[in-house]
Amino acid sequence: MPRKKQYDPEEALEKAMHVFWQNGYRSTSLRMLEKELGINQFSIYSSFENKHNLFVSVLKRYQKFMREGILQILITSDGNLDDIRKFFNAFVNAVQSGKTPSGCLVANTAAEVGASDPEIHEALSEYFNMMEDIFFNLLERSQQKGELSPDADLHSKAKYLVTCTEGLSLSSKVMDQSNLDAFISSVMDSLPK
Amino acid sequence: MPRKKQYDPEEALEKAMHVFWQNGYRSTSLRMLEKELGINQFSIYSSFENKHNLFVSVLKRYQKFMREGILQILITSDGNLDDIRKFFNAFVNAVQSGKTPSGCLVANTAAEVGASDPEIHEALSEYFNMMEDIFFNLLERSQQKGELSPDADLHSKAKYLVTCTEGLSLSSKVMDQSNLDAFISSVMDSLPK
DNA sequence: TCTTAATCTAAGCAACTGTTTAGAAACAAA
DNA sequence: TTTGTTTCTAAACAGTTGCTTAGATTAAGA
Repeated sequence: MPRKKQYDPEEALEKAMHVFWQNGYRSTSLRMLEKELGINQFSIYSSFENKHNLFVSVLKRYQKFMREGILQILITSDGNLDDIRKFFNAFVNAVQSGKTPSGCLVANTAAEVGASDPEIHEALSEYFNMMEDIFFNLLERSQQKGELSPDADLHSKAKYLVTCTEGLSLSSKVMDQSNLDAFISSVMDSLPK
Repeated sequence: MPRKKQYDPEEALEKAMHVFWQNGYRSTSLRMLEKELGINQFSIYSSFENKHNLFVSVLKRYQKFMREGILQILITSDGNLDDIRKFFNAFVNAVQSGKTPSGCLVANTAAEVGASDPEIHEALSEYFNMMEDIFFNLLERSQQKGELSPDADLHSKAKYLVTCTEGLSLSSKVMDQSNLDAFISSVMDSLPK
């Protein structure tokens, strides 16, 4: 009986992700979303309830987007520590080339919203945990290979690398390439060989 | 002949800094500023021209505020590397205790505005340079004392510490204390003794 | 006391904010 | 073809945005 949707909610969500990514949570308006998604505000509300809910969904979608994208460098690594450098370089390159000039959506949201919104904070926390797991698994493989010192505290180092990644997201927007290279080299040197 | 100002522009600027710090650039409205500074919008405009100019002035004021505040731990250090840890801990503590829950205004602005606004970007860049100088001077003193390895690349390490500080500002809003301690310890371990 | 220039208050501007609503349009079972 | 349910369009809602303006107020020199 009912009328069929003229759009794919999953597609709409991915488009919304890019709009929020570019403009931030508060500065993204429903008129912008309406235009960019090509669907009416009413439809946005009927699919996602409200702006806040839509954004929480976007954060989860972003996590998937990253896991299936640039993070594959780390996820599929066989434990070669240089893959961490490759990841950092790919990240910086994506920002500075203009491909993803806004850096990391999670870093931006942490700066903008932080802990002031519990649901958003929870989504950020989940992303951080995912990143920590990814780094931890890589470091563990590296340790098994013997490339990384056997007495290294992998959990501690994984947390360390998460914050380094977020710092890199910020700095990529301010520093130039050579300064970022200095940072990346220092991080690589800091891993206990 | 002319009427005297009923407010001190310098005082108003410092109040404005705190409003922007808490709410971010775009989410701070002139009505909020009017209320918090206790002066009329007209007066804000006659003293600072417009919101954008006011914010650029605020960023410069923030730099001074930090230099005369928490950064004194680094500036007055005699080269003891543990002062870096003290600074990181003081920073994290200020965020998590609710004293400055918004972390670093420059980090937040880098995330929000980044390179999209040349004048703001310039102010962020200046702040980064100041931070780099402060770290460099401390490392240099440390090297002279013999605490830091004589063949360490101080410029590179100073840049590294700047990005670590910005990463810490973000992570303090998402991670809990123990995770942040792991980060700080890793950073301290990474300095070439 | 008058003049002159800057400051103040308070209202107003058009554009935009998130959200809602009334009514038309589309689908498929009856 | 009618019916019932959902989706669509497009307008409207009240509140907020950055910024401007008209007119009253304050100061000190002439």
